[in-house]
Amino acid sequence: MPACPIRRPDRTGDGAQMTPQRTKATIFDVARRAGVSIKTVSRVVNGEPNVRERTRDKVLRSVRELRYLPNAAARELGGRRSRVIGLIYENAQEFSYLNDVFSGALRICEPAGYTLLLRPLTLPDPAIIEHIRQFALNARVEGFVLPAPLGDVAQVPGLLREMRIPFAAITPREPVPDEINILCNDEAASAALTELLIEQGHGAIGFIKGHPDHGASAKRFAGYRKALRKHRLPHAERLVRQGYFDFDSGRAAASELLDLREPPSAILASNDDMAAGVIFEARERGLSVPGDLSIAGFDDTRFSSRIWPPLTTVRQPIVKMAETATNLLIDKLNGNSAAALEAPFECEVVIRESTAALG
Amino acid sequence: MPACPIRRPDRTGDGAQMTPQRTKATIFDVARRAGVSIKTVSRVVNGEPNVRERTRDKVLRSVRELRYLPNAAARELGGRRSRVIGLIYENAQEFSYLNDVFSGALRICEPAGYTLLLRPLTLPDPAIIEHIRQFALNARVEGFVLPAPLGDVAQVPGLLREMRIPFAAITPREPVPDEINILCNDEAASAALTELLIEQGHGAIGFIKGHPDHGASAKRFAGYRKALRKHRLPHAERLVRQGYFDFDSGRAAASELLDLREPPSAILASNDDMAAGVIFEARERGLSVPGDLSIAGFDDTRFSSRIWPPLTTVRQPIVKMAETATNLLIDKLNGNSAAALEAPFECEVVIRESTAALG
DNA sequence: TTGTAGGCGTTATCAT
DNA sequence: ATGATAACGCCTACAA
Repeated sequence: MPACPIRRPDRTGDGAQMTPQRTKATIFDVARRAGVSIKTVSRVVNGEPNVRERTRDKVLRSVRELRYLPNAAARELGGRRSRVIGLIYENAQEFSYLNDVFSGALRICEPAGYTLLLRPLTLPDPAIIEHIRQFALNARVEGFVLPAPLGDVAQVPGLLREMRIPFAAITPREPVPDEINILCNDEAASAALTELLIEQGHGAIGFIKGHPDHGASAKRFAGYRKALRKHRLPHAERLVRQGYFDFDSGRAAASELLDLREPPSAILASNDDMAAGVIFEARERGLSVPGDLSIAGFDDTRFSSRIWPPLTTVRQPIVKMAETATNLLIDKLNGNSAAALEAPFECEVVIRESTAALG
Repeated sequence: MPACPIRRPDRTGDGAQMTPQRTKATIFDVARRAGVSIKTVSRVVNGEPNVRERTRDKVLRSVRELRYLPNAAARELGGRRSRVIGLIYENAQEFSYLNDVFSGALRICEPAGYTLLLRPLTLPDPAIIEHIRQFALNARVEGFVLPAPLGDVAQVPGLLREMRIPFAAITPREPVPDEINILCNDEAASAALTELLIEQGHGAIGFIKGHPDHGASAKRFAGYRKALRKHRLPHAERLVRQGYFDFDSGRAAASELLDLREPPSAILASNDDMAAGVIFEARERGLSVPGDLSIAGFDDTRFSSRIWPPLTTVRQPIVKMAETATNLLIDKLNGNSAAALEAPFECEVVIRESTAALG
C-alpha cells in the first residue's frame, strides 16, 4: 500500500462563509459540513439508493447552504459521462421548425442536467459524416436528436450506430430499428386537408411534392392520393409537380400548374414555404386568392398566418415531439428501460382564408 | 516531499496501434511516442512558446499518428477554463436574425476550440437575471454574446459585470463601457431609406417606431427625422406611431395611420415584421401596394422578398457582425490585447417593389 | 448504510 | 528548452 500522505487535509472552499463564497464549494465542503464522507454526498446528489433519510436531509441542507453545484468537468472526467446531447440539423430552410425542436429539446435537457449542443449542417455535403464524427468526438456527444430529414440521410444513422451513439429520429421516412422514432400522422392530415378542398367543390387539385429526402414528403403525397381515391376523383399526374420545400421551387411548380390548359382551382403544397411561393406566383398573375385559386400548405410556420391571405395549413405538435424524443433519449442514456414507442402524434388542420369554396 | 510511487508507469492507450485505437490516446501516449514529457506535449498543443522547432515537429507528428484529441473535461478541470461561450437571446421574435447571429458565432467558435451554448430567454421576465446566472454557472460560461436587445436590458450587463464575465453586445443602444460593442450605421441607413421615399415624391411619410427596448429603434427614428429635416419637410407627430417590432403592432399602427383624415402615402416601419403587418392591413382595406401606399421596413428577413409585394428594406451584415463580436470576445478571453473597436458596420438599402414613385 | 483509495487527463508550478 | 509532480473535483470499485 502506497504511503501517500492524505491529500486535501482541509479543503474548504471558503474559510468562513461570509460573503458569497470566494471559491466555489466542492463536494468536500458539503461533506464536511454535513459530517459525512464525500461518497455519501455523491450518492445524494446523484439520487443513488442506500442513504438513510436523515443523512440525505443533512446533505441536502448543506448543499443548499453552500450553494453547491457539482463541477461538470470533474463529473465527466471521473464518470466518463459528458451529459451532452447533440442536435444536428439542416441549416437550409425554414428555421421555425428547428426553433421548435430546439425549444422542446432544451426544455427537457435543462432540468435533467444535460447540455444541448447545436450543430448546423449544410446538405448535401459529401463530408457530412466527417463533420458529425468530429462534432461527436469534440463535444463528447452521448446521444443525438435528429430532426427531419437527418434521420433519413442514410449515412447518418449508420455512422451513429458505428460510433455506438444512440439517437432519436424525429419523423424519419422509416422508423430506424432499435432506435427512438418520433412519428406523426401527417398522411392522415394530408388526406383531411385534401378532403376539405374536395368538399369545397374543387375537382382539379394540384399537388406540389416536398423534398424527396424528407420522409414527410412521401406521406403527404400518399394522403393526397388516398383522399382522391376515397372520393373517386381521378388522379392526374399532370396536376402533380416536384418541389423541394423552398419558396422558389413552390413558385416554379405553381407557374407550371397555372400554365396548364385546364389549370387546377386549388393547389396543395407540401409545406408553407412552397405555398407562399404559390401565392406569390398567383399575385404576379393577378389571380385572386382564394377567389381564383385556393392554396394550402403544411407546417403552420410563423408567417403562415401573416401573409396575405393567411394560409390554410397543417400544424404538427413539434415542440411536444421534440420533448418526447429528448425524454426517451435521456431515458436510454440513463439506462432506463426504453419506454415503448408511443402512438404517432396528431396533426391538426388549420383553416384560414387561403382556401374557399369553389365559386 | 511525499513518497508517492510514480503513477502511470505505462499509460498507453493502445498497446500497439493496429485497428483504430480501442481507447482514446492521451497526452501520455503522445509524450511517450514523441519521447518527451507530457508538459512538452501540452506546450505544443496549446501553442505555448519555449519549444524547439524540432521537438514541436516530433510532437505534432505523434499527435497526428495517434489522432490525439485533448480531453476537454480534463482540460477544464486542470486549467479552470471551460472554453464555453454563451449566446443568450430573446426567443420571441424574428428568428432569422438569431439564426444569422448563431451561424456567425459558431463559425468562429468551432475552429477556435470554443463551445457555443444557446439559451433562449423570454422577455420580459422578472427572473431573467436568475436564469442567466444559473445558466452561466451551470454551463461554466466564460463569455457571452449578447445580440440585441439583450445588451440594453439594463440588469444583464450589470449581472455579467458582477460575475466578471466578459461579453460582446451586438448593436446596443449605447456602447457598454469596457466591453465589446458591435455597432452599425442604421441611423444613416434609415435616413437613406427615408430620402428614397422623399425623392419618389412622398411628402407625408408615416413612421412606425420599434420596440423601445431596442437600441436600434431610436436610431432608426433619428435617421427618419434627419432626412425630413434635410429636405425641409415638416415633422408631423401625427404620422408617427409606436410599435413593438411584431407583426400585430405594425398592423395596428398602420390601421391608425390609414384612418387619418389625411393618411400618409408611404409608411416606414422599423422592421420587416411590422412592415408585413402594414401590408396585411393595406390588403384588408383593399389598398394597392405600392399603388396606393408605399411600404418599407428594416432587416431583410427571409420573408421580406417572399411576400407580396417584395419589401424594400435595409440589410445589416449580421453574420459578419456576429463573427466580429465572437472573435473579439475570444481574443479577450484568451488575454489578447483587446482589438480596437472597429468602425460601425455598413447597412445596405435594398429596393424592391413595395415602394414606388407617388403617382 | 457508509467510507477509503485510486484514477480520470489535463494544466500549473517550480525545478533543472 | 524541458521535465517531474501536484492539483483539479468527481466517480467507481471495493471495503467495512
